[in-house]
Amino acid sequence: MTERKQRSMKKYDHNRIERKWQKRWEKDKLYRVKHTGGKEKKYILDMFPYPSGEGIHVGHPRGYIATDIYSRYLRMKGFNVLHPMGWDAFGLPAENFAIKNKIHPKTAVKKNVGRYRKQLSKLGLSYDWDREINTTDPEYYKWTQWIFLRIFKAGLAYESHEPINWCPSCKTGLANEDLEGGLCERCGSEVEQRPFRQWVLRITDYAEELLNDLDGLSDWPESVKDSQRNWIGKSKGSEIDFLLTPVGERSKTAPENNTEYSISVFTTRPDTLFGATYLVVAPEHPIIGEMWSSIDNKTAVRNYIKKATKKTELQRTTEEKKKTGVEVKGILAKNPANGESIPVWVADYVMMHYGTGAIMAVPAHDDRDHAFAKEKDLPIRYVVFPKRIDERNPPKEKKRTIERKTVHVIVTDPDSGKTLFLRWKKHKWITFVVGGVGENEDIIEAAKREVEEETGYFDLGFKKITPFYVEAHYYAAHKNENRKALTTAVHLELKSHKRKKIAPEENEKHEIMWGKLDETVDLMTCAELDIWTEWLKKGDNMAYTGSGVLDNSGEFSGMDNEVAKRSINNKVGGKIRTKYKLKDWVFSRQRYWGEPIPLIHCKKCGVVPVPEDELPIRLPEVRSYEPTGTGESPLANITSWVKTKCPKCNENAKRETNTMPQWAGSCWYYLRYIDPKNKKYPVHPNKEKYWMPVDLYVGGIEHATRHLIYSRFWHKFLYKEGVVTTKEPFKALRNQGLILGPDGRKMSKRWGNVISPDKVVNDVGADSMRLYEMFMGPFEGEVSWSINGLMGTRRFLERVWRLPGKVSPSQIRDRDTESIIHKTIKKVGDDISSFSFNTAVSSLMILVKHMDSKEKISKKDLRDILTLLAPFAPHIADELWEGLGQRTSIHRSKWPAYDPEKTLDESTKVAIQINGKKRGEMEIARDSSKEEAIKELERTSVFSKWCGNKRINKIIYVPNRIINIVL
RNA sequence: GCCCGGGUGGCGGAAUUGGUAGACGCGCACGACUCAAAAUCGUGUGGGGCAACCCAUGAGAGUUCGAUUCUCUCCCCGGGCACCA
Repeated sequence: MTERKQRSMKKYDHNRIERKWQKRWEKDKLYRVKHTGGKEKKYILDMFPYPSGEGIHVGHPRGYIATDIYSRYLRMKGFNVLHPMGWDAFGLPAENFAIKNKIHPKTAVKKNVGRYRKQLSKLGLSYDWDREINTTDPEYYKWTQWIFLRIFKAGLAYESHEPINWCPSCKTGLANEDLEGGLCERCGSEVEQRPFRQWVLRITDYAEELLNDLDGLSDWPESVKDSQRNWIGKSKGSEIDFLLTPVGERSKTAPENNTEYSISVFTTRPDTLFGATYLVVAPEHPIIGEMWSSIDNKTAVRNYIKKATKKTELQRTTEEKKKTGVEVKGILAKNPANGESIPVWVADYVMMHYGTGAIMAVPAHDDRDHAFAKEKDLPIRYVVFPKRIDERNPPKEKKRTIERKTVHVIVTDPDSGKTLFLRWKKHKWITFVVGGVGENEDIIEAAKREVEEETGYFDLGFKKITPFYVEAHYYAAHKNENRKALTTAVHLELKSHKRKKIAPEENEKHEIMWGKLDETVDLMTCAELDIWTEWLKKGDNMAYTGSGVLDNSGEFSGMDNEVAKRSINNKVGGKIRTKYKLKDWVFSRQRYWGEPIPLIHCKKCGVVPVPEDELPIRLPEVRSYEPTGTGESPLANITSWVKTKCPKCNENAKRETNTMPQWAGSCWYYLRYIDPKNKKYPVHPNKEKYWMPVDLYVGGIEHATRHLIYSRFWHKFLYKEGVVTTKEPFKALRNQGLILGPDGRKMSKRWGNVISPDKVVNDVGADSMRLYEMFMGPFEGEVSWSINGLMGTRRFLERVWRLPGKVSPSQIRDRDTESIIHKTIKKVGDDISSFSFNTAVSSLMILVKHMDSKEKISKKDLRDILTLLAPFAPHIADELWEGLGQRTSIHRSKWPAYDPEKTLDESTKVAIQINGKKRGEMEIARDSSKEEAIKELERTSVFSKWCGNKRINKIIYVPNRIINIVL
């Protein structure tokens, strides 16, 4: 036996092979990358992990495996690939872990990082470990502080004493983004609003840019961009001033209190101003205090405000949707549009932190105002009316338009649940009972009259009537004129089936039809139908929030509501404003384990930045670092550290003792990988220019609105500062899906379903695991771990392992092998590029199975197969590659080229369809013409069977796919 | 409530974007090897029917010679936001 044959007969010992190659790659520095000219660059980045105490489970490296395959592929395609890894280790989890285990966070992080690195390196990931970074390393956070100073100097960091989200358990302030449904995202505690001193970053200054530039990110998942848009929450509207006048008993007795105030409200619907029937202010609104002396019902107002402000944000938004509020008696507001006096209410459905903290309530056109008005029995006035154009019967130009009042009657039968329709004989229409309303006629009476006239039913009970009309436009052919119908709908109920005789001419026009509403809707001719169905569903509790035509709005009546937005705003002197849901970023934490904020508080000079050459401001070594809960960081107790001199006046001063949030370090780490050891710059400009932007960024979807907004924000700032040359940091983004436990649940200690990669690697090898994780399903989807599935990819590699035994030097490629190899080269390359790893693996399996079915294969065949496999299963590929006598690693070889001609077969199977149904197939030459195909077709038995003596209408031929005979 | 995704065999999933539905893997069944089992290899595998055929991509309609793919209505699942004026 030859040496090679002996080898191939050996068992596939993954442990030996993987250890061997990991060592060799490290020794050869195979994955080190340099900033070299000539080659085109690619920057492939993973979201770096937060090394927790638990180590990783098999779900974590899913993304790392994908980027590794992608990077290896690109290297083989001749790109210069930057593919680094590092650690995000500041922040609460590490600190809480340290407190719990009574060790110093620094020690804990060191230990956890060591464990993570070991676990990851066993997977054969091709990182350039010379570029490893750690956010807790002073050499790294020096530059985090440096960037903060730039932000501070640019006026984008400010101190705030406003109440912020405070987690009583973590004992620190939190940003809005750190909450999950009003709870602390880390520990689940209910968050309180506490007025502690905080540092806040003006991310809202960048709201517009952060929003607009999303449009340019064409290679980001739409869902992530949507979340960010939603989070930024831009809305355009007007700020309109209302005059508040004291009118109550008190103002009569004490006229010195008769001061008028003006209050500004924010609305996106200035077109509905004439429908504003009351005004609502948030419980925290300062106007209450300012006008306190004019208020008649002080006790009620005080009590309400007390109760409302005591509720947490969570209670206010989720506890009960039922709206509460109290009228502020003694004060009236003046509607600037019509001069009408309207009441003022205080209610907690209005939030102080959005808009102006006060709204004009338009119950007719806003769902929330509507609910409140119903609750408190406040007037509802409709001012925007839906407009519909009958598409089947549109108005004609140059015809006169006649306005009519009409009614649509929806009659239901409570016994059968069916609805009454008319089927029109001449036009084949189906409608409700419809008819005109006389000049002075009551609409409900008109409705009853029409039903009786047209159908004979007269024993009718009134259910409800639409509180608004629909303006419908159509052409009335019989009168040769256009109609503008102001239509109201009335809902009547049948009390009995008794009918009167109806006039014969009515009988000629249409017949009665009872049907289920939702089944009949599709057949109906009715321009107003969508409104009526919504109204029937919601009952008369309906605010109309859509567009339409104004009425009851003075000189604006008849105007389109979109046009009216501007006109009414101008009339009342409103200011066009843009509002965002995004809030400024609460950037300080009252905890130990974070980057110290490099500022100094001087009694004389105020807040003074630490001079750049004094960076980094190191975290002091301490024994006790537990949070204080007083709103002060534990650093405040370390007097030796706090005490310093003011850099400006050299007087005694104090250091800022708050630290930065966990997200700070990850805002710019992708820049540091490019130039990790630079002492002069965060990143050298030349290197930044070469490597940025990141070409592909892969990580979990959970970072959609935090890390990815924060880092875009910092990046945009650094762009303005001239530190970076791109407006956006990440060109393409992919999110890996979760890997669930074998039981279909999220992997967690609690369920005991955590699969450790260490064990998998030990049992079946990293190559099998890598292959399996890519094969198990689409990259972005959720999938359960399956041992059997894993064994399937292991069996596949064992099949590959046996292939060298079939290599025969004299063998040349046969035609179908040639074709399948070229097909696979194309497919695997395309699939890696599009992140369709599951189908890439599948095509490799098909190829290997094909080769395995052959008696002998050529050396070149095997070399090609191994090259295609190399990015997925790098260890076994290099081992077999070496076995073929190759001296340099397979990972330095080139990705094979394919010949498009050779990916095609000589003949193809074409399906024969009769009237679109498959009835058989035939094999014909590839790219046969229609004539050739038909000639072949006529010879088939399928043809004679189905088309023997029938007339053929048409033959549709799709080359290489189908031929369809239409009889 | 609003905004995104999704619904395909027993399971994970394919399907050249309107052209032979179910690739590949798991599972299952049968067979080979074995004293036997495991492992391995091979064959089969959407459902119904002896068969010709019929039925099948959440449900219903529509467009089309032809629909998993396009359009409308509805149902269900997952995710994000949520009294944001």
